[in-house]
Amino acid sequence: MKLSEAKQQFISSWGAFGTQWGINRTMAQIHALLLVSPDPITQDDIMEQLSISRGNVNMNIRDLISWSLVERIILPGERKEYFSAEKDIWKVATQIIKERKKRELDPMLKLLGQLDNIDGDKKDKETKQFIGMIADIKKLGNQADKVLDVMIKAEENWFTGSVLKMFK
Amino acid sequence: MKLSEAKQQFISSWGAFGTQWGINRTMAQIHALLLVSPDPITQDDIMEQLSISRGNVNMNIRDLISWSLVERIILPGERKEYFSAEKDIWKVATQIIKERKKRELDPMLKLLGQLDNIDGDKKDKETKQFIGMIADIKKLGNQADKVLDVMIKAEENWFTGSVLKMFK
DNA sequence: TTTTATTTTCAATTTATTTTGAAAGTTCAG
DNA sequence: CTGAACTTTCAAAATAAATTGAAAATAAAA
Repeated sequence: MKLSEAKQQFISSWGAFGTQWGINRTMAQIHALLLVSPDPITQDDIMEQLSISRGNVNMNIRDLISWSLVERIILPGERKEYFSAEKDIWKVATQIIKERKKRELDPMLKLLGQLDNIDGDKKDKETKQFIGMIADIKKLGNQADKVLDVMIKAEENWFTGSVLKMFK
Repeated sequence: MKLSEAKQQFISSWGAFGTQWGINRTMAQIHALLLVSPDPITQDDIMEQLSISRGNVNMNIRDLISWSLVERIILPGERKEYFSAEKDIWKVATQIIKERKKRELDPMLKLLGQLDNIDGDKKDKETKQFIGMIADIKKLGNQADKVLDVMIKAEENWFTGSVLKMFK
């Protein structure tokens, strides 16, 4: 398989996977392109390689930067901005976990905390079911929160090394 | 807070969280409604409570069943079908992990396996970067696969009990 | 079998999301 | 300053996804 072909395949599939995870297809594609680009590249490079508009590139790059997955690079003596992705895939995974936790899990736990206090007959079947379900989801969420925290703090070799043995 | 109010809040927020995870809002809402309904309910109940069409309910229920999160229940002597959600939230989480693994992680690993074999100069910077990145992502994916398998096979008390200590 | 209740399907519509592109904004060399 | 190079913004257009609703299919009752 030729490199250009493989790259193309990787970028377009990465975009498709992204959408399944609630991530904008183009954002995932830009990220994929940056992951396989050894050197920083410009907005124009991205526009050309993915055949998308300048505005689109700009917005999605901004988004990737807000996830700390991509950084803006100013080369001395160059007018244009360059962009480069974090290449350590463990750091990428960690960063995504951290962000999704903050953006999704935390708000969810906050919501559940607000649904605690139900007026009325605690012996009523519907009420009991509701209170129990909220409590269960909260417990699950809190445990997930703790596990993810440990994963984030763990050393890079978490996924590649010894931690798996703990599960066995 | 009144029960009806809390339920409404839960259902609508659950829908919003779902969309962030690439899940159809209505599907998430139907699931939430079923989670807090102690007894099985009909398509008409769902239509009414969520103000959505019959076709919409039917399609999303079918989808929830394909995830094994909801089951169809035929009550003896009743013409209508009833639906009920798995209430054990650990089983729900396990089932979702299992399905997403099958639907997303497995295909991703398959793709990466196909991008292995690149023609041409292995010393070329672009080629080296590409091969290395694919290998790294594959390694991460495989480790995630194993960890998730252990989680799925673990007892229900994984999240609620002792497993967390292993991380400390 | 025929009728009636219920479920399923899917083309058309509506709604939501993404993308474009040109204008406005910014930065910096001269 | 001035103007060219480059970046950002955002309303409008294009695309994608979800929803409707009524017709077709199915299943049970009469």
